[in-house]
Amino acid sequence: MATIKDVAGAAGVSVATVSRVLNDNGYVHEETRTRVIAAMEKLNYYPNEVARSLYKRESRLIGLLLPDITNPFFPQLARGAEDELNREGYRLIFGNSDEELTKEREYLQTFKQNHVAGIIAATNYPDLEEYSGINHPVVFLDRTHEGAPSVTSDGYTGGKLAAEAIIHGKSRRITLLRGPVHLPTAQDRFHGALEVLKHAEVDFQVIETASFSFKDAQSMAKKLFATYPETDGVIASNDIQAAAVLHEALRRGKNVPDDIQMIGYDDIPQSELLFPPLSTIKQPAYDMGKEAAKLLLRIIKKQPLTETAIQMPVTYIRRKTTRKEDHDA
Amino acid sequence: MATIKDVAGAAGVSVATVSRVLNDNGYVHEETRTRVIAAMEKLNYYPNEVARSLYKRESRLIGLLLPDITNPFFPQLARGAEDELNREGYRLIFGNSDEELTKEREYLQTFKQNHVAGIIAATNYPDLEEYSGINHPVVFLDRTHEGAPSVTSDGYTGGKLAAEAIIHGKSRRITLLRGPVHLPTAQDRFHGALEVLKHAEVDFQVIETASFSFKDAQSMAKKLFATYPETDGVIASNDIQAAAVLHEALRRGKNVPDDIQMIGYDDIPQSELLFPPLSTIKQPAYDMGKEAAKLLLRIIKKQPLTETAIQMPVTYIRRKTTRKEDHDA
DNA sequence: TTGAAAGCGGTACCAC
DNA sequence: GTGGTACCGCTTTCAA
Repeated sequence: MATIKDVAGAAGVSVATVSRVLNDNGYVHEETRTRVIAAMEKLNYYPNEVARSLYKRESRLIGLLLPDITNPFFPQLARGAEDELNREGYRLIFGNSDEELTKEREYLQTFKQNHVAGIIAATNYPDLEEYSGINHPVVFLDRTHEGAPSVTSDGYTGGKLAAEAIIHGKSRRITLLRGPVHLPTAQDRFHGALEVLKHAEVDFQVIETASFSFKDAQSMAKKLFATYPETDGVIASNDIQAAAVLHEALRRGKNVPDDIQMIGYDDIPQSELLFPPLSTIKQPAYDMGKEAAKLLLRIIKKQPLTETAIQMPVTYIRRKTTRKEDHDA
Repeated sequence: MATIKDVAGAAGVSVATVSRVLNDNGYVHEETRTRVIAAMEKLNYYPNEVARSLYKRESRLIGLLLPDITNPFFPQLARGAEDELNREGYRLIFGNSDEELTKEREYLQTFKQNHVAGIIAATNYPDLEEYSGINHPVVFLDRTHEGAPSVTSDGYTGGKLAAEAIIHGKSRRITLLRGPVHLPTAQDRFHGALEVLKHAEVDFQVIETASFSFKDAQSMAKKLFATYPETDGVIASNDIQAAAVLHEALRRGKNVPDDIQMIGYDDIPQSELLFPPLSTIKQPAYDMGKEAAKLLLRIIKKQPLTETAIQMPVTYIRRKTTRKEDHDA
């Protein structure tokens, strides 16, 4: 691996000059520049990022903290962030926290130790002192924290849209699944849906659900139909849950959406693979990742910020598990 | 951020001594050690990884190159690798190549510039000179390259298992989907299945498929049923494809698996969410990632290698799109 | 058992 | 325009 010294030697100049052409700052004679560039190419030189980071006290690395990349909602977020960051030459150090405090702390620690330029955190612990006491820019993703920069989507409206879709499709005995109580995102959509149901002329009941895992959702679905066999509409807390409910409904020989409607939340890529394809509320995951990256980049470059808490719109995706909107309703 | 100098000052020793207790090498008096440790704690000191990497010419970072984290097969691989690497204190720099040469080169470049300790590459271009001319350890994942270290799964056997499952379930007019010709993994399973079909007393035909995308798979599925309406068994090249075929079959009012069987490949997490749950050949993705990490770690530590091209077993997962094996067959 | 000092590969200030 | 050099924070000889 050639170093800046090798290049300087080959070009017959000092390292300072090489550094100048490298960073394109300061004066350097056109002819010298040519010689230096030739030397760089001949030696196949590229600068050592580690040395750079040491001096600058800042690397071209961004820390990305996710709960679990294995959860189908997150790859999109990651992709969106990565694509945007790459355009500016930043790379990702990436970690899954599993929502465990210890892991989260460990990752934050290594992010700092590697002098990341910034952090994007989809965390459940935004109030950790590690965040407040940090001197790296942080953007929260899919979570908010007081005045801190963040990118989220409008869960309350999303919940309302979901409930409205089910009601317009004329379900009259609706089951609303409340997601994990400790997840603000789940509670936002829950409250949005609740609000609509309360003011509609329908029967409805709420089922508490502890987790988003498919396994738990499966047993929950069984219980749902056992307890409320007359349910003709289900508002799920996310798409995985909706899939489990869909499963159980089909297994029981129900016709979807004629006998029972259901709607998910998130619009993970798999939702359209289900049969029938799942109606759902789409969070623009890829764009959320992208926006978070953009926001972070602006903060890193100390550009003026117009808005610091970005909320993205959600949309109702009607596929085949809800009935056509009935305008006479 | 406290530096080693601050600690040295606070403990009344030189930086050399602090370094010694930090790395637990060389002689240091028990009492001195205690003093130094106390100082580190008081100052909340943790070493600057960048400075370390510069001197050592090696960081605690591992480059992970994936085609696309958004493809549901890869998050598992990533997770497996990460979990294993973490146990040894390594972190991941992570990039999606989209199977584009340029992106792949760019990532490899930054991996080197950041002095990664090693690279795990799920690449389609293992013969790139960037790999042969590299002085970082590389483990290929889901791909092989001559004698290079790699972790794959046994695709040929997988293909055979898939075909056998369909045949044992008594399909007699089988359609075999050939995956993208440029993907060795897809061709392995294809040839395995082909081998079995050739020696069985069944009718079968092959359909070429250009990509793994759901959209392409959808139109392919329509064509399949239009061209071969009498097909009573489909061997897909992966689960996404199988999902598309399943969709189309159900849309046409076919009963699965009574009228037609189908089997996928990979066992992505979503396959059991389908209705009916998809029978498939499982690649142990998480374990493959884990093995790749283990292998890489061994290479990094210059430990003796027993095997350098690890092939993991695949298994037939019978769910509801294949019929019970018929032992009279 | 400890410290001084030379690097690791860059950047940027200051002189010339 | 260009070069000399101190410095980023750490590790590792070498000498004491």
